[in-house]
Amino acid sequence: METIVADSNVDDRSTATAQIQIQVSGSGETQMVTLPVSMAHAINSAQGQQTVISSQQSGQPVAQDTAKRRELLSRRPSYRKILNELSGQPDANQRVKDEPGGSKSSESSESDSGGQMVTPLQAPTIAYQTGSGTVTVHQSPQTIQIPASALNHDQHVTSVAGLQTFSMANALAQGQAALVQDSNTSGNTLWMPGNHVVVQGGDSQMYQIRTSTSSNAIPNVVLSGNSMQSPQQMAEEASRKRELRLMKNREAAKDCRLKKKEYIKCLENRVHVLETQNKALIDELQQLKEMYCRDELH
DNA sequence: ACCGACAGCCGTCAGTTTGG
DNA sequence: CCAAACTGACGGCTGTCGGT
Repeated sequence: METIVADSNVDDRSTATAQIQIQVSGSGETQMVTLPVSMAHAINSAQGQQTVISSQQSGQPVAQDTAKRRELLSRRPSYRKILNELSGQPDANQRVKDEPGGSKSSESSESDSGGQMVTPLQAPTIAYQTGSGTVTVHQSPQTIQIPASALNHDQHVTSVAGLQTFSMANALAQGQAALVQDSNTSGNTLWMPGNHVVVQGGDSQMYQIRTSTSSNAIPNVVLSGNSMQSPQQMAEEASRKRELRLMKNREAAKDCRLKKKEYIKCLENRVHVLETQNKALIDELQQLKEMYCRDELH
């Protein structure tokens, strides 16, 4: 069995991938499988083979090799998709729609057959302090939504015509800062500390942030959503947008790494199962051979 | 104790894929 | 088509381990 490292220049040294050629018992058919280098090493050493680390293995020029590699990599479906396919589950995003309280992140467990069983976690609910007490916030997979009805109970809110619900882009713990986004007017986002409440007055396009603990409802910040902005406001807006983007990307990167880990774990399970099956088939073949030899002698 | 190698995790950027 | 989501790549930081 030959092992060719398809990409030795990848992140997280331990997660470098290698392509290994597997011969299917019986049929003689071969298959290329992409595995982490560490796993390829393990398999090869078990087979008494050496792992060949070479990007020039194919004899192609490096640039061409890189382009080809890029093409291969770019065509690979996302870990989410792969895992969904392996586990026979509907698309995670679809599941989110079907199950309002469902969670999409890192919810899988190992299956018994090397596949991946994805078991949904209980959607967390977060107690959020408002001026009138605690509002329970239900966290959807990607956002946290504060029900408008709950906000209406805030005694500080006097004019809430057309009050919308807001989505928070990160998990909100009491006392932490939260990024708040109006789910109905995309792009209007702002930071607020965890002990503040954001409200919006219907058609005024004005946000008000109020302290949740103070009984004297003094707005801390009033942000305007209209288009009359000074250069400084525009710069602040750009900065806010950048912060939002970075924060979302940070979360996405974490999510992606979790998915990658699950994917690798899933492949490791698969390797384990296939090795076991292969061993069983070899044993069976051996027994049949022995039986055949015995019969031949008689 | 110090040093270097290594592994793991994280944030960020840039490019790609996906879903509406 | 476009915005959002996803992911490879890169660099930085930290902890562990073995050698000196």
